[in-house]
Amino acid sequence: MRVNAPAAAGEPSATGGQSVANAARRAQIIESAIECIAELGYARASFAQIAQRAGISSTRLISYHFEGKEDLIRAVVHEALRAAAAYMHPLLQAQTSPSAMLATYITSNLDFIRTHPAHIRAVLEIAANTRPEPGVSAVEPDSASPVALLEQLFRQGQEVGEFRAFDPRVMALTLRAAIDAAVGELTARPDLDLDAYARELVALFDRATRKEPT
Amino acid sequence: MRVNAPAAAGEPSATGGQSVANAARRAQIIESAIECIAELGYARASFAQIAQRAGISSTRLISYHFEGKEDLIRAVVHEALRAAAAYMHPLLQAQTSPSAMLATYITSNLDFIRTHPAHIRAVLEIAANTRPEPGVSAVEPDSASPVALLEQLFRQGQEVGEFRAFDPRVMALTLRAAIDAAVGELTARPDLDLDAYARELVALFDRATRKEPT
Amino acid sequence: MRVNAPAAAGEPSATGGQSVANAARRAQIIESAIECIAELGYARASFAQIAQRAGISSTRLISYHFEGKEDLIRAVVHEALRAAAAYMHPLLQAQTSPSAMLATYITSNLDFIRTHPAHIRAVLEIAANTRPEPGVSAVEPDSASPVALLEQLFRQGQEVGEFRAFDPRVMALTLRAAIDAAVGELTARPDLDLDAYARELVALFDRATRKEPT
Amino acid sequence: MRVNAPAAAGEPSATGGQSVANAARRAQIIESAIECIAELGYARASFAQIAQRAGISSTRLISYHFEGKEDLIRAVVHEALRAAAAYMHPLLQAQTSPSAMLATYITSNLDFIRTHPAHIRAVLEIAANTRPEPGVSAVEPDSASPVALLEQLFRQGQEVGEFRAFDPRVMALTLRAAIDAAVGELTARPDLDLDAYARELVALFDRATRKEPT
DNA sequence: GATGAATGAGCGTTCATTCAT
DNA sequence: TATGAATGAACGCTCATTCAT
Repeated sequence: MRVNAPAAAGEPSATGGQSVANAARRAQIIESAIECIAELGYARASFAQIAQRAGISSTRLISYHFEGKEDLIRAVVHEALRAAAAYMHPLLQAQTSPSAMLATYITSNLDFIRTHPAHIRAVLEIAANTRPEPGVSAVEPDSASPVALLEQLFRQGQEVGEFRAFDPRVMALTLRAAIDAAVGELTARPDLDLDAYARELVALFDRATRKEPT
Repeated sequence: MRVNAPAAAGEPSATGGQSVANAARRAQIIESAIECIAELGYARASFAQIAQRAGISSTRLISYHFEGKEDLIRAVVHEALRAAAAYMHPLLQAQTSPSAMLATYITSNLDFIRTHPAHIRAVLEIAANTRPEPGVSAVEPDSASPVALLEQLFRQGQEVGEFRAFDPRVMALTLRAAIDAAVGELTARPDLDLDAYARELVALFDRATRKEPT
Repeated sequence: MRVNAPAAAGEPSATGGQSVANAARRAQIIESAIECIAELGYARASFAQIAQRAGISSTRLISYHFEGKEDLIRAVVHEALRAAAAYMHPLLQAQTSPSAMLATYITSNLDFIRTHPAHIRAVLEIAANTRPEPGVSAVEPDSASPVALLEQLFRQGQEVGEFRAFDPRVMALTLRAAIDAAVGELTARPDLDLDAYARELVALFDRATRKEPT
Repeated sequence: MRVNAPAAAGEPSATGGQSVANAARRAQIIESAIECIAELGYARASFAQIAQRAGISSTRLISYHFEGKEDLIRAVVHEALRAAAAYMHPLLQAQTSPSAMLATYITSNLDFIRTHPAHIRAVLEIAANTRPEPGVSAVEPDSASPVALLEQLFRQGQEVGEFRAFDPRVMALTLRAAIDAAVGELTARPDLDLDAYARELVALFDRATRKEPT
C-alpha cells in the first residue's frame, strides 16, 4: 500500500513533461489564481474561488494539476517573475553602464507594474503571507531573486567606479521595497502617475548611489 | 435612551472606561496576539492560538473583552504604533533641523525594531493582510499615519531650504518601505547588524534628500 | 458543599416574597423580554439582547432575578396571559348568554391584540418554540389554559341549548387558532382592519356553533 | 461569462441538474432534516444532529450538498409541500363542487397528517421560526401558498352561489389555522381520533360557509 | 484527462450560566 | 441588591485534500 508517495499515480507532477493540454490547463489555473490573489488577497484566494473564476466545475482539477496549494503558489510566483523578467531583461541588456541600468530597472519595473498590476500584487501578497522556512526564501531559489540581482548590479557599479561605497544589500533591499511600495500606492490611488513616480525614484536612487563629483 | 448599541450587554466595549482588571486582561490578550501574529503570521493567529499562548482557558474570553477579531486587530495596531511613537517621539522632538530629524527617525526606528521586533512584525503582517476598503487605510485614521507624518517632515525640510525639490509622498513611502524591509531582513537573518543598517539608510536618505552644495 | 440547590443563596427565587425593588426589576426585565421576543423572535431573544434593551449592564442581573431562561420565559407567558385576562374578563363577565360571551371573547381578544401586539406575539413565539414535555403544556398549568376555558364556554352553551352538538375541544382549538392566525396576519399586514376581522370571525363561529332554528 | 455565481465551485448547487447520486444524498439529508426538526424542534435541529441521524460522518456533507442552512430549510419546506400536494391534489380534482372540495380538503389534509406527521410538524416549526421579511413569506412564493389556494376555492364557491358572503382570506386563514391546530393536538395526544376530528372540522366549516337555505 | 463525492479540522461567534465579590 | 469576569459547549461555515471512478 502506497503511503508516502508524493504524487498520485496518473497525475502530472509539477516537474517533468506535461502534455500540451496539461500545460494549457495549468496556465489557465495559474492565471485565475493570480487574479484571485490580487483581487481578494492571499487569505481569500481559496481553491473554490480560483476554480470558480477559471470556469472549472470542481476544485479537484486544481489538485489534479498541482501537488497542492503550495505547488500552485510556487507556480504563480514563478510565472509572475518570469513575465517581469521577460519584459525587463531586454531593456536592461541594452544599457551600457550600471547607472543607466539602475534607471532602466526602475522605469521598466514601474512600466511592468502598470501593465501587469495583478501579477505584481499577487507576488506581493504571497511574499507577505508565506512564512519563510528557516534559511529559505519561499519566493525564490535565492540566487536568482530580484534582490540578489540588484545587489549584483550595485556591486558592479561600485567596481567600475560609478557608484559610491555603500552596502549593496541594503541598497538592493531598499530599492525593491521602494518599487513594491509604489504598487501599494497604485492600489490605493488608481489614478497615480506612475511615470512621475518613476522619475522621482530614479532621481532618488541616482543621488543615493552616485559617487559625488570631485 | 440607547437603542442600537453595537456591543452586547454585559461585555466591556472597546471604548469607554474599563475597570483595572479589565484593562489588564485586555493588555494581556493584546500582547499574546502580537506574539502570535509576529510568530505564526496573520493567517494562523487564530483566537485559539492567542488564547493558548495567553494561558486562557477558552477563546470566549477574547470575544468577551473584544467585540470581534477586527476589534482585537485594531487594538494590536494601536498598541504597536503607540509604543513606537512613545519611544521615538521624545528623540525626534529633541532635534532642531529636518535633516537631523530624518536621521533620528531612521536610527530610533531601527532601535525600536531591535527592542520590539514582534510589535513591528505584527503591524506589518496586519497591514499586508488587511484589504484597504476604498479610500480608507485599515491601519490608521490616515492623517496620523506614519507615512503622513514623514511627508510633513519632508515638506518642512523643503520649506526651510534644507531639502531639495522632490515629491514628499514618494520619499515618505520609500523611507517607510526601506525601514520595513529592514524588519524582513532581520527576520531572515537574526544576526543582522541593525546599527550598521541604520547608518547605511541615514547616508542613503541624506543624499537622496539634501540640497546639493552650490 | 451545595450541589443540587435549586437557587443560589442570596438570590430571590421565582416563587416567594420578593421585595418591591425586586419586583420592579423583574417587571422591567419581563417587559424587555416581551419586546425582544416579539421583535426578534424566540431564537434571537438572548439574555444579551434582553439586558441591552432593558438598559442593564450585565446579563448577570437576569440570572439573578430568574432561576434561568426557562423561569424567565414562564414569567413572560404568565404576565401576558394575566394582562389578557385582566382586559377580557370583565367584559366576558358582563355577558349573560354563551353566544354573547363567544362574540365578546372574539371581539375583546382582537381588541387586546390591537393594543398589546407584543404580548401576543411573544406568547405565540414561545408556544411555537417550546417543546411540550410529555403530558405537560409548557405554556400553562393546563386547567386554566385559554383553550380549556373556551372548551368550558362551549359546553355551557350546549347545556343551555344555545349551541348545537359538536366536540367542544375541537371548536375551542379552532377558535384559538383562528384568533392566533389573526396575529400573524396583522404582523404581515400592519394596516389590517381588526374590527372587520373580528366581525368576520364572530359571524363564522356564530354559524359554526349555533343550533339551527327549527 | 459567469462572474458572480453565488455557489462555490466544485459543489452542486441547489438548482440545476444534479447527478443521481447527488439527488439521492440530498433526499436523504432532507429526510433526516425533516425528522430532526419535527422531533427536536427548529432550534435544536442543527447540522450536527441532522448529520448524525442521517448516518453521515461530518456536517461538511450537508454544506456540500446545500448552499447553507437556509437552502436546506427551503428544500425541506418544498419537499413537504410537494408531498402534501401530491397526495391531496388528485382527490381535490375529483370533486365537482366547492363545498365538496372543501370537505375533501379537510379530510385529505388530516389523512396526510396521519401518514406524514413529521412533514407537517417540520413545516409548522419552520413557519413559526422564520421571520417573514417584510412582504415576503419565507415559506412559499406566495401565490401558490396553501392559504392563497384556499382563498381561491372560497371565492369560487361564492361565485357559484354555494357559499355565503364572507371574507375569503379570513376564512382561508382560519381553516389553515384550524388544520394546523390539529397537528399540535395530535402531537400532544398521539391517540387522537383524526377521523372524528376531520368530521368535526367539516361540519364546522360547512356551516360557517354555506349559504343558508331560504 | 477529468470529475463528483466525501472528509476532518479548524474558523470566529454566540449561548446560558457560574464564580467571586 | 447588584456586578464584572470568566467559562465550555455548540453553532454554521470554509478549508485543502483524498477516494473512487
